[in-house]
Amino acid sequence: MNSRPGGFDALDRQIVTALTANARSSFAEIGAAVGLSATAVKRRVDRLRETGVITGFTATVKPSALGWRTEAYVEVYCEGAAPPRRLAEVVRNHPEIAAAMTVTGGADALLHVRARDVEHFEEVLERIRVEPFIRKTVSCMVLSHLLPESPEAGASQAAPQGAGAGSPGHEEG
Amino acid sequence: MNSRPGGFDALDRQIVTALTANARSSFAEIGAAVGLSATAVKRRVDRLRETGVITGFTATVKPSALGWRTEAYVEVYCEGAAPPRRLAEVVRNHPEIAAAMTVTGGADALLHVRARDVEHFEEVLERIRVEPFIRKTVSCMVLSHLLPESPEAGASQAAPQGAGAGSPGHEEG
DNA sequence: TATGAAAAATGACGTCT
DNA sequence: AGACGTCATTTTTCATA
Repeated sequence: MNSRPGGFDALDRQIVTALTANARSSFAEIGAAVGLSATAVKRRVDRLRETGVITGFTATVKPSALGWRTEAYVEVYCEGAAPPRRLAEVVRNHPEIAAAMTVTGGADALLHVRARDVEHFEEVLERIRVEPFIRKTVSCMVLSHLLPESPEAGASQAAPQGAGAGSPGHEEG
Repeated sequence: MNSRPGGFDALDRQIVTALTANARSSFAEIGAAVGLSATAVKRRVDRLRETGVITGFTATVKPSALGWRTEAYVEVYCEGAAPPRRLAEVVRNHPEIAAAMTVTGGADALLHVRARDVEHFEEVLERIRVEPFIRKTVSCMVLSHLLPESPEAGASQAAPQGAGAGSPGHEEG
């Protein structure tokens, strides 16, 4: 029923660009920029959302303001062949994992982890390494960002909340 | 300029959470959710933007819908000490770089690159490696995602063209 | 917190191709 | 049929108090 599943023309692209730059601009503003009426822009935006091109609108937040000040990338090495299915399941159980993907190279998967602080990160790491099929992990902490940060989810729940859920009772060098 | 301790309370956190979930929700809607009037919410949002907690609003787009189907992480090794300032400058000149940060470990920086296809990625890589202070790069291509993808911007500008529209020139002018 | 004017969003209807 | 534009109505924003 939806015409062409790939019908994505230059106008749509301009609209997406405008909304990516500022998700709160009005349809009239966008229309002025791309040469359409506000109504026409709205119709296209509605369609772009229905067809899944635009998946949502979010505020970009300085994560440190939310109390998430520690970030790392973790290479995961599995025993034998990496079972993506199983890995995906594990990954979903840890809200601190903002992104996870299988990759080429020595490692089987790469995780993007956000935590409140180093202790919290250590706890996440320990939780992950409990999985029997994970042979080893190699972490690389993010020191500073060279580009303005995009959301990358993960911090959506936003509750620094002191040490409540954070401090594990056990530590390890 | 950092969020003053105490200048960011539970209400602010709820507001930020709401805006992260949907950047286009009205102040009244947010107010209903957090227990404030629309006016009060607006004042807080204005302040959150002024203080840099909220850095902007953007549309989240499914990159594959835009025709960006290749993704990789690139470790950058620099000559001598890595000059973050210089690196940041370089990074900003390549729209395909969705994220970039300095990291611990052997590499000096980690880049998150999005490209249309492998050829486009190779071209980006060559562009980056032209920089004299970059000694070597180690890439790791993303094979598949284990979590629903988050925005991570990057596709904001360029035009991938040809996500499947078939015949161009029709549409309108 | 409330009020009211201005701006935006939304839906209906008509035109063009 | 599909896509656009104009207009009317409702909702939201925003500067008053």
